[in-house]
Amino acid sequence: MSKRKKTQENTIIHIAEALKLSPATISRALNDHPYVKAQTKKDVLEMAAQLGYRRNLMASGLRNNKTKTVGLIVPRISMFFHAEVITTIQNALHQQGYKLIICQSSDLLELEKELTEILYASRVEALIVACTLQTIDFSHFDKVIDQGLPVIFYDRAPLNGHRATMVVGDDVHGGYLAGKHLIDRGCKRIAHLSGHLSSNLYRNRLSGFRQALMEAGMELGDDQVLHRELSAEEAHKAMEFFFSKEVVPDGVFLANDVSAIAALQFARERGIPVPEKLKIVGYSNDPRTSIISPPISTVEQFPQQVGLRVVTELMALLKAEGNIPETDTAPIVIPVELISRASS
Amino acid sequence: MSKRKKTQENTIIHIAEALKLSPATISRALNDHPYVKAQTKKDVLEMAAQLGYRRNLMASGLRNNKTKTVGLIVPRISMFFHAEVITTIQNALHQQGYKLIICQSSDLLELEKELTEILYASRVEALIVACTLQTIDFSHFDKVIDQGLPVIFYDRAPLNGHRATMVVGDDVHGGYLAGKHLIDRGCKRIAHLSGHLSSNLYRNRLSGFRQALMEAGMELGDDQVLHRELSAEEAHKAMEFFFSKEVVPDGVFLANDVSAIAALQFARERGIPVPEKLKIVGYSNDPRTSIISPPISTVEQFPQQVGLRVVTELMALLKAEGNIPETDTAPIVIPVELISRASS
DNA sequence: GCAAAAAATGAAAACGTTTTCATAAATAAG
DNA sequence: CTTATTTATGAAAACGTTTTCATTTTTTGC
Repeated sequence: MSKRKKTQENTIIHIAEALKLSPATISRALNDHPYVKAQTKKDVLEMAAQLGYRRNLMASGLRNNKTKTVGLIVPRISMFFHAEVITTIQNALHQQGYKLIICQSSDLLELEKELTEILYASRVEALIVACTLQTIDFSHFDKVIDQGLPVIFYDRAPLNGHRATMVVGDDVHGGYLAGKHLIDRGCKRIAHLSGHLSSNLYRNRLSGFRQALMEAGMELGDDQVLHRELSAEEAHKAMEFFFSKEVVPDGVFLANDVSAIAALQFARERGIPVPEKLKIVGYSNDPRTSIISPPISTVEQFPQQVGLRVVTELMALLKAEGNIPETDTAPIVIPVELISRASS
Repeated sequence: MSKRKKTQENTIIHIAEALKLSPATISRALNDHPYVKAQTKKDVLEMAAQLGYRRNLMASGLRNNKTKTVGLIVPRISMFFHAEVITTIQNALHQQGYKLIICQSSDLLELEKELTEILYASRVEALIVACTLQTIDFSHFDKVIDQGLPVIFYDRAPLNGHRATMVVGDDVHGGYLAGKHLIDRGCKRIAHLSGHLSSNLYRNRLSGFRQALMEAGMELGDDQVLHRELSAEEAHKAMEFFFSKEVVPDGVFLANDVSAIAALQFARERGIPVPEKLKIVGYSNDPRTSIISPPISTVEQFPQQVGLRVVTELMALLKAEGNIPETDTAPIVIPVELISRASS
């Protein structure tokens, strides 16, 4: 390993010396300040390029108290929906000159609290959060909001409104579409595996689903709905429950795709033909739903649109400079669409 | 929206005033400098906590010319293997007080070049790269390495060695395992869908695969190997090609899981029973391989281990402070394992 | 051609931390 | 009890940028 050292950086002062101008003028030129002659700007830009000048973000950040960094807390980035949202957010923020620090809570409340603290301490200028499924109490976010940190929730958001901006999918309509679809396909008895109602996602999906059934004059009995952690194992057990009854369902709406896949596997094991004897609808349009056989109908949530909207809102908040809302605001709702496939 | 402003931050100077000490001592206490009395340290820490002090990273970064930020360029974060690696890297770096900026090249060479420039300009202290499949010329990385920026490649890396550190899976052995496994299962004629040989991944997987066949005294004819972009569409076409021949294969090794899935779907369409008439092995242990029916045998690459090793190497490089290696170094190889499933 | 206004530039302070150098206090050696 | 040594603290400069205020230069209106 050689001892070659990093080349010495050129600063604004070097440009100033080279052009016999003051650092102040250079700074203004680089920031496209109106009070600097067009020719001067041109000279400065040229010289900057020639010297390979890179603005020192630490210096400018220190001066105007900006980190140009946004924090993001997400259950896990490997979930397809989140990966897409994050990608979009990342790209959009980059265009605006912002960096994104991505943290994963692994759906653990305690870790989410800790990460909130850490990101706050890291001086992110805003926080984007898809919270854990156990997050009912939002006081750890209230704390940083009180300190003037803008927070935006997406996907998983506080149930009863919040001062923070929220960008969510239209889960009510998604649930409705799923229900309506199964009814249209001739299902007479539809079961629903939902998550815990502490989450806005599952509460809303259930509510839309229920409405679809009501409109069709169908009952939704207590034994037709289960609330479980939406893992493959739990979904399998839930299916066992539904099929342990006198009257078994001919359609099932699962509140996420992991459990829809598990439901399909359950049907395979039991030799229940899908879609002939059992129709299945999932939620999120996970890529796996399209490669399994039969491919599973599901609800598309348009993650890119969610991401873009989050960034739009974020930029607006950042412009508002620490003026935090006092009152709760209504969530911003992104439309969803049902994707009909062979499972129904 | 109220006009509530951010609360004014406490600085090292406020602590100094509160304790009637100098800012210098406070700084030293906070950095656990040996030349400060234990009692003083304790007082400072307490007062810092009491005042809710947060170190200003821009100020300290400016002073000692550190950003505590690492850049990462990856084809896309939604690929399972990469998502896992990134997660691990992110967590490990966080523990070391480093931030991670994640950028996606979408497997586009031009974008990769641009991102390299941008991250360099953003003053990241190091760069972690899984390059695009078209990256043959590494001069855009050489440029920043020459500037003293440590670069670590993982997974996809320069073919012929490089000054930069490389952490790669044992693709040769992975290919060998896949070939051996198919032979052990009784395959007599095994086809291989590979990517372009410009990538270390596919070159090595092919080489290991070929070795397994050789050891078994089997030929690998030219019409048994195709080099294609490993998308579902191309894989499908490749399978059509293999099955358009007089002698059709009874086993196929696909160099990634996307194409293995496509191969399975091809077999379904043609009514070729898997694994009876055709055995399939993929690569990467994508979660989809385990839910498709039959589940597909594949090669596990242990993304967490790759990620951890990357961070270990990275920290070592950062300690070395811009002393960049003059000579090429051998890649660090992470072992792989074959996962045997019903497709073979 | 001159005053007034506008445009362009410069000087210097400030952001919050770290660190060098100097100095003071405490301890050890004689 | 000195003197030398170690330990602990402080003063001040430095990091590179931005911005306020002051000043100079240019333009405009008459």
